[in-house]
Amino acid sequence: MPTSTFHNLPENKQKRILTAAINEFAVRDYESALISNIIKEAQIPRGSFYQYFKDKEDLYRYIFQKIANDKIAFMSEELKNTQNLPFIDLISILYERGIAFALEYPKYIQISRFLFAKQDTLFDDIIRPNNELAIKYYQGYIENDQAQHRIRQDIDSYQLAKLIANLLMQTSTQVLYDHNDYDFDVIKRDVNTIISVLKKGIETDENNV
Amino acid sequence: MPTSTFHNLPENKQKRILTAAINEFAVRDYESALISNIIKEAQIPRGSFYQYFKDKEDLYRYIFQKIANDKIAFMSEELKNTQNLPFIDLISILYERGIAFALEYPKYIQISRFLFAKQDTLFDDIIRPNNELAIKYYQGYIENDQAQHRIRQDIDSYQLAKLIANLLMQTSTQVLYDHNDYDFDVIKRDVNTIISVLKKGIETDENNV
DNA sequence: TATAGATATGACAAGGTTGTCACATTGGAG
DNA sequence: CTCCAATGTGACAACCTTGTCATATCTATA
Repeated sequence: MPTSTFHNLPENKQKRILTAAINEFAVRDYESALISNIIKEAQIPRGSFYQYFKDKEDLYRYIFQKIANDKIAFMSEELKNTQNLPFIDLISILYERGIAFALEYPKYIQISRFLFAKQDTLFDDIIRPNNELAIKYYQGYIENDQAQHRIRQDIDSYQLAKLIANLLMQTSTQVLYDHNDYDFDVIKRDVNTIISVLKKGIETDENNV
Repeated sequence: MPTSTFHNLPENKQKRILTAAINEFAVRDYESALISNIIKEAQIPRGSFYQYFKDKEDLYRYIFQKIANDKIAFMSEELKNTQNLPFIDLISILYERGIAFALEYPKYIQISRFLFAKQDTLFDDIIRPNNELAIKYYQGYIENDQAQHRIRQDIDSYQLAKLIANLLMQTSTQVLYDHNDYDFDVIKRDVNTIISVLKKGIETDENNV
C-alpha cells in the first residue's frame, strides 16, 4: 500500500499519478510497464515516486484495489432489490451493467485483461478470490431457482455458476474488441442472443412459452 | 520469416531454438520476452540469432505459424466426416478436441492468451482473420440446421456463431487455470454442462426429449 | 590443397531502466 | 524569526538488452 505521504498529497496530484499509472498499465503488461513512463506522464520526479510507493507492485495492487472499489460502487446501485429475482433476470442485469462498466472504464478492462492473461501470483491474489465469491453467489441463486422449479434440476448448480461467471467475465472483456466503436445496440444484440440461449437452456420445461 | 540459413540448420538445432522461444513466449508477454533468454536457453551465440531471424517479431510470427499448423494437424483428423452432423454434435467434438489440444500444448495456449490480452497489430494480423473464418464456418452449420428445423429459427445465425466461437476459445483457454492438475474428468463435467445448456438452449421445441 | 561463399562468434557501443542518496525546500510550531 | 520534521529533487551507479561487425571457422569443389 502507498505510504502516508502519498495519502497526504493534494487530491489532484494523487489523481494525476493514478491516472498516469492507469494509462501505463492499460497499454503495457505489468511486467512491461515502466515506472519511467508513469513519472513522466504524472510529471513527478523519480525520487518522489519512491516516496509514495515501495515499487511497481505496490502501485499495481493499489490500482487494482481502486478498480474493485469503483466496480462495486458502479454495480451495487443496480443490485439493491434483486432478492427473489429469477436467476436469468439477475444475469440480464449483470450483463447490462457489466457492459456499461466496461464502456465507462475501458482502461480498467484492459488492465484486467493483462492480469487474466498471466497465470501468476498477482492473479491468484487479486482475481481468484473474487471470482470464487462470485461463483458462490450465483450458486445460491441457482439453487433457489431450482427449488422453485425455475431451473432444470439436472444441472449441477456449481457447474452452471462457473459457466455463468466465465461468460460474464468474458463478455465484458470481449465487448471492447468486437465493438471498438462502442455501438451499444450491436452489443445489446450480442447479449440478447446469449441470454436467449441461456434462458431456454436452463429453464425447466414447464416454463416453456 | 526466418532466413534460409535457419532452415538449413540441422533439425535438432532448429528444434532447440524453437523450444527455447516457445518457453520464453509462454512465460512472458511478447513485449517482455527477451531474446537474451532465448539464446541463453537455446545455447546459441547472440550473433547467430540475428543470422536466423530479423528480430523478435520475425521469430514470434514464425512461432505462431507453427502453432497454427500444429493445431490444424491436431484437429483435422477428427473433423473429416462431419458433413451433415448436427451442429451441437460438431461443437461437442470441437470442445473435446480443443481441450485435448490445450492439454497437449499448454504452452501454445499460454502464448495465445498473451496475444489475446493485447489489442494490437499482431493480434489483428494473426488471430482476427482466423477467428472470422471460424465464425463463418459455424454460421454455415447453424443455418443448415435451422433449415432442417434442428435449431431455433429465431436466433440469428451470426450471433450464435460468434457466441460459440467465443465459448470455444475461452474454454480451452480457461481449462488450464481451473485445472492445473489436468483432471480430465472434471474438465469433461464442465464441458458437459456447457453442451447441455447449449443444446437445450438452441434446439427447436420439436426436438425436446 | 587452395579458394570462395556460407556460417559462427562474441565483444561492444548505444540506449534505457531501476532504486538510492545527499542535498534543497517547505510549512508550521514555538 | 528560527528550527525541525516532512517532502521534494534529480544525478548517478549498477545493471541489462539490443543489434552490429570484424574476425574466425567451415565446407564443398576444382
